Amino acid sequence: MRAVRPKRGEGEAYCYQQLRRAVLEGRLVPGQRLVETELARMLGVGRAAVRTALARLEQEGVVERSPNRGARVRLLTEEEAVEILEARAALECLAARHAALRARPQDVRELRAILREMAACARRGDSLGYSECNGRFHHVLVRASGHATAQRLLDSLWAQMVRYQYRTVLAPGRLPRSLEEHRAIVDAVAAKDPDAAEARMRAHLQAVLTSLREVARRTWPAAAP
Amino acid sequence: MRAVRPKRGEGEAYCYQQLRRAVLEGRLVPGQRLVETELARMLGVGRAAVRTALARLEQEGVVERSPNRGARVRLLTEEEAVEILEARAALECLAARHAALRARPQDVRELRAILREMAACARRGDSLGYSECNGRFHHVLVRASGHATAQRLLDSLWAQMVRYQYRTVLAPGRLPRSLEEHRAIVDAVAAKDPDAAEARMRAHLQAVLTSLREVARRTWPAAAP
DNA sequence: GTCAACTTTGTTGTAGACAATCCGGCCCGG
DNA sequence: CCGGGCCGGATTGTCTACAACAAAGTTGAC
Repeated sequence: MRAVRPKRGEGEAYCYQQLRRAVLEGRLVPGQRLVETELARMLGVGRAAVRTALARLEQEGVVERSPNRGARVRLLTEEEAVEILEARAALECLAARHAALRARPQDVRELRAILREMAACARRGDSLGYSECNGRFHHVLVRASGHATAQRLLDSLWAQMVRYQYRTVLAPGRLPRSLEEHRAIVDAVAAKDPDAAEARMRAHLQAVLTSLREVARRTWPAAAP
Repeated sequence: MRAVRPKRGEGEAYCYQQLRRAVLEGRLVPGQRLVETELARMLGVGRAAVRTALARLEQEGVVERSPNRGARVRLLTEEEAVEILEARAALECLAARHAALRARPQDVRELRAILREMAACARRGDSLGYSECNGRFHHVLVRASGHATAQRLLDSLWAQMVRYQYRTVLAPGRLPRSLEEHRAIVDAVAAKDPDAAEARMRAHLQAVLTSLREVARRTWPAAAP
């Protein structure tokens, strides 16, 4: 599972990253118990490092902990997923605006490269690959914005959302439109037009949100406590 | 400093809240070193509890830690303060929209009560009291929105901003206009008009942002590394 | 006098041990 | 058959001790 035992002073950060990745990649599924001793043994570190890492993940919203009862991977209700997507939308609009103002040519090139990859995935019907590109796209765009605060918040929101990400993209017929929306955003950024970038990002995430609500309504016709 | 020693299982949460409050109330100033042993003795808990609390505060952006060198209260540059305010604006607009849709009558009453307090502070020139009310106002509004995700993110942003909050409100001549902006927001919420609520919140925070930039430019004519 | 290497001091990072607490199964009376 | 109390295993919360490390101070040679 691990390559080398982390050096002194890196144990906690190592645990944090490994656990985070494990959740993002679906190796730790929502609801799953996270036993400190077990994780410590797996990662080759002490319980203290695991403990503080879990505390950070809790603060980030990836993990849930209750006193004396340990930690589990947080399980989202549909409402929470919608909320997170709404917050993401608000922040990514901000990021898109800044990206239009501050993106360097190489950022735009990278975005266009990802667009080409997305198009290729779309052609061969590879939804999973498309979803992965989609993640990279948004990540690169936010990074290009140079807005460290938005990036930090969005990273944490993204980490909570992954499980739902796949569903939304799989909504039937949305794939080509999604691709077009992404292209429009890049064009606005390349044209250094902050208003258009923000507006198009808003439109895009609005569509994703609608799609998520649709899929959710279809999946759980009348659930959510 | 403390009332009772926290019971088993509450140590970490207790530390977290106490340290957070200490930073928010200015008893721990930015840049100040946070020595684990010392805090543990002060709070009457073990070092482990302090340690995990510091990890959470780091994740929240309130403190900074570097390996083997301990933690300090995070010190913001002007640019970071602007970024945080921008993120706050994006999220509070979302919250204002939701508040307009979901606020209960008692929430509106509470907001109007705070408005009256603010007006009183403004009349007697009590900037500090006004600033405190301002904080309560935004907190209550966000709570009324029922948007747990936005609330969580905004709480953390707020915790990072406090040191700058006072300055912005002290900008000369802004106090009456600020009051009017708040009143306009409450009116929109009371009228259940989400578009107006969002727009007015945006206008308000835009004004605050401009004011912050102005004050910052005046204070450090050409600083910020 | 200056600079480098060494020592000292204070603090953090980690390991191990132990008690408190929770969860499950179990027994027993109704 | 069912509910309440009791016990055992598992897991967490906390404490103590100690090694690793950083920063400041000290020594000594040039």
